[in-house]
Amino acid sequence: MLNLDKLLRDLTPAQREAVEHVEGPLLILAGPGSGKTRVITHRIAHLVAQGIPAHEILALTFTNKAAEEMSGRVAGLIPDAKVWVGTFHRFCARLLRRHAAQVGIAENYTIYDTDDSRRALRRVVEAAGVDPGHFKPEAIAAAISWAKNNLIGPGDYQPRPGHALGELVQRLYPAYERFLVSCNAVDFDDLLLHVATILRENDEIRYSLDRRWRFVLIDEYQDTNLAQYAIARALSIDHPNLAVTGDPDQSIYGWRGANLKNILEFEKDYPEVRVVRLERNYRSTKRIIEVAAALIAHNKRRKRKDLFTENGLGEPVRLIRYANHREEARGIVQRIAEQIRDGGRRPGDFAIFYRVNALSFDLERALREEGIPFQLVHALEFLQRKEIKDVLGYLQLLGNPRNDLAVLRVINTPARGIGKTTLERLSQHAARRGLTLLDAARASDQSDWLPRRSQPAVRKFVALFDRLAKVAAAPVEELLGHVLTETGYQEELETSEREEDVQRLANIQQLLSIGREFDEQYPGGRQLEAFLELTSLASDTDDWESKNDRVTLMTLHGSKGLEFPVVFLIAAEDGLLPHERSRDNPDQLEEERRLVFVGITRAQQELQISYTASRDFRGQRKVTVPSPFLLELPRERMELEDLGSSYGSWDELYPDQWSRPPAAAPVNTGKSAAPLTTAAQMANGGTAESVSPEAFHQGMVVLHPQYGLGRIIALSGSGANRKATVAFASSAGQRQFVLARSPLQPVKR
DNA sequence: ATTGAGAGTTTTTTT
DNA sequence: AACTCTCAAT
Repeated sequence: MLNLDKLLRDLTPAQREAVEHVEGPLLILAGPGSGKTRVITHRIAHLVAQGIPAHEILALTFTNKAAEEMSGRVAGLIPDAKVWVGTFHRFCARLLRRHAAQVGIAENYTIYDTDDSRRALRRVVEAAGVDPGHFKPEAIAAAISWAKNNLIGPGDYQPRPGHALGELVQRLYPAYERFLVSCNAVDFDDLLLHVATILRENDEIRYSLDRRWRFVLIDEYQDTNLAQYAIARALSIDHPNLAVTGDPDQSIYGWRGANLKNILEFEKDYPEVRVVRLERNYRSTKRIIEVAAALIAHNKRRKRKDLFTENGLGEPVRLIRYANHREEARGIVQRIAEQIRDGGRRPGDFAIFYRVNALSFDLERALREEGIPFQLVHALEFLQRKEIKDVLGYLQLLGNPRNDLAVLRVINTPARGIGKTTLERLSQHAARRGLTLLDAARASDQSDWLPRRSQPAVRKFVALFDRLAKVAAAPVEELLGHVLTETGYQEELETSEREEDVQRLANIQQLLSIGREFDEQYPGGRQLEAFLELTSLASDTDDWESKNDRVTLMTLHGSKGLEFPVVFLIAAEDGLLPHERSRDNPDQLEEERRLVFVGITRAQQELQISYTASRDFRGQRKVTVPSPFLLELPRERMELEDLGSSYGSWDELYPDQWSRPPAAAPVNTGKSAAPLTTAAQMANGGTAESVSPEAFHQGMVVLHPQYGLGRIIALSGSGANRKATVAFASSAGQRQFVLARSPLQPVKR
C-alpha cells in the first residue's frame, strides 16, 4: 500500500496544500520550475491512497509529450493504477468513437490533420465556384477554425454585415462540414467541438461521463480554448472536483484560440475554489529568475505572481550581439564545444531556442561541422511527408471507405493512368447518385458515363482496394507491407535512381518500424483504427528524448515544459521576436513577451540571449533591429558583449547602457522601460531644428518624437519626395517617412 | 497523362 | 532560399 507520509515528505506547505486537496475545485497557479508536475502526480497518488478508484481520475494535457511525462511519473508512484492520462484531443477522439452517431458520423471516422483539412477545404471552395483569387484558403480555414474553437457551429456563423470574407465563410463553413461528414471524417477542431456538442445536447451522456470521471485534472489550463473549457465544465457539474494548473504568464497559444480568460476567471466559475500559488522556483539561478521576472513585469494582462528562488546567484545572463547569423551559430557552437571539452558538460545539457523553425539551419550546419550530436525537434516533419501520407492514405481508406479525400490522394499514387478528367467524371457521377467516390469507381466498369479507355485503370484500382481490404485485419506492419507491394509504391521507389526517392524509401522503412513497434504494444491485429488515431494525433515533437545525449534545437513554443542546464536563445531581433505579425496587436505582443519568458525560464544554470547585426532571411540580407524586449531586461546586471562592431554598432543607441560596466547597485527590475527615453534624450542633446532631406543617409541613427530611436535602413527619391524607411528600436518596428514632412532628427554624437 | 520549367509565395507557433 | 503551384510541352 501507498505510504502517505512518503508522498507528503519533502513538500513545501503550498505544494502540500495542493497535494492534499481532495474534493471540490482547485486552482494551482504555478510559476515555471515550481514543481508543478510533481504536485499533480503526487496529488493523483494521494487521491488513490485516499481510496478513490484510479479509473475515476482523468488527467488532461495539451501535448503528447506532457501526457507521457505525467503518466510515466504517475506510474512511478502507483505502478498499476488505471488513471487515464492523455491529451484533450486523444480523449475526445476516444469519446467520439463511442458517441459518433450523436453528431451524424460513424465510429470508424477518420481524423484529418491540418494538411488534409486544407485539401478538403480547397475542394469545397472549388466546388462552390468561388473565385479563389481574392481570398486565401488559409484565411477561410483560420476563420472556420476560430469559429469551431469558439463553439460556433456551421449553422450559427454570423459574419459582420458587409464583411466579405465573413460572408464567404458563412457560405463555405457549412459546405466544408458537409463534406467532412460525407467523408466520415473530422478535423482537429471537430474533435473538441463534436464532444462539446454531445455533452451539451445530451444530458444523459453528460451526466454519466461526469460521474464516470469524478476527478478531472487539467494541465496548462491557460491554454484552453472555449471548446475545451466547455468540455471541462460539463464533466464537473455534479462532481465539481476539477483541478486545473496553469500559469497565465506562460500562455503562448492564443493564436490557436486559447482564452486567457478561462484561467483568469476560474474563480468566477467556481466561487468556492481553493487557490494555491506555487511561486518559488527550484529550477533556475537567481540571475536567470531576475531577468525573467523583469521581462514579464511589462505585461499588463496577468495575475500578479512573485517569482523567486532560493537557488544560488549563478553566472550573469549573457546578452551578445554577433555580426551575422553565421557568426552567431559559430560562436554558440564553439562555446558548446569548449564546455563539453573543459567544462564537464555533456551535449544533452544544451538547448538552443528560436522563434521560427527556419532559423535552425545555420546551427545545424555548425554543429555538424564541429561533430557535436544534436536533435532537431521539428513540429511536423516525418508524418507530413508525402510518401508517408500516401501510404497512410491507403490505410485510412481501408479503415473508412467513405473517405473520399483519401481516394483522391491514392487513386493515382503511384501513377496508374487515372487523371484529372477521369476523376472529374467519377466525382460527377458520385455527386449525382450520392455515392462515395469508391462506389462510383466500382460502378464505372462497363458504364456509359466513363469512356471505355479509362475504365481498365479504374477497375484495377478497385480490385487493388478489394485485395487490400481482405488483409485489413492483419497486424499493422504486415498490412503496411501489403500496401507497399500491392500498390507498386515500393517498387517505384526502389527502381528510381533519384536521390530523393532513396530518402523516401528510408522514410517508409521508418514507418514500417513504427508499425512494428505498435504491433508489439497492441498484439493480435485488428488495430487499424487505433494505429491511424495514433499517427494522426502524433507529432514529431513527441519523440524528443531527454535521455539521448544531444544538443536540442527547437522553437520557443516547443520548449514549454522542458528544462536544460544551459540555454541559448537566438535571433532576439525585431520582426522575429516579436514576430512581425504580432507586433501591431498589444495582446499578441504580450504573448510574444510570454514566449520569451517561457524560453528564459527553461534555463537552469546558464542563459545566453543573442542577436545579430545583419541576418539573411528568406533569401534576403537585412540589417536587423534588436528586439524591443531586450530593452526590458536588466542589462546593468547582465554580461554584455558586442561581437559585431564592424557593422556599425548599436551602442550609439544606448550609450550609457552598453559602454558602462555592470552597475554595482541593485536595480529595481520593474522599471527597465525607462532607459529608452533616457538614452533618446541624451543622444539627441535636446535640440530640434529642421533638416534637409538630403542630410539623411543609409544607416544613420535618427530620433522620432514618438517612436524613439531608429536606424535608416532604406532611402529612395530625392528632394521633397525623398523617403526613408526607419527601423525603430521600440516596438514601432519599421516605418516609412517622407523626409521633408517628417519630424525625424539625425542623432548627434 | 505525365513531365518539366517557370512563376509565385511562403510559416509563427501545434493538436 | 526553398518550396509549391501553375501552365505548357511531350
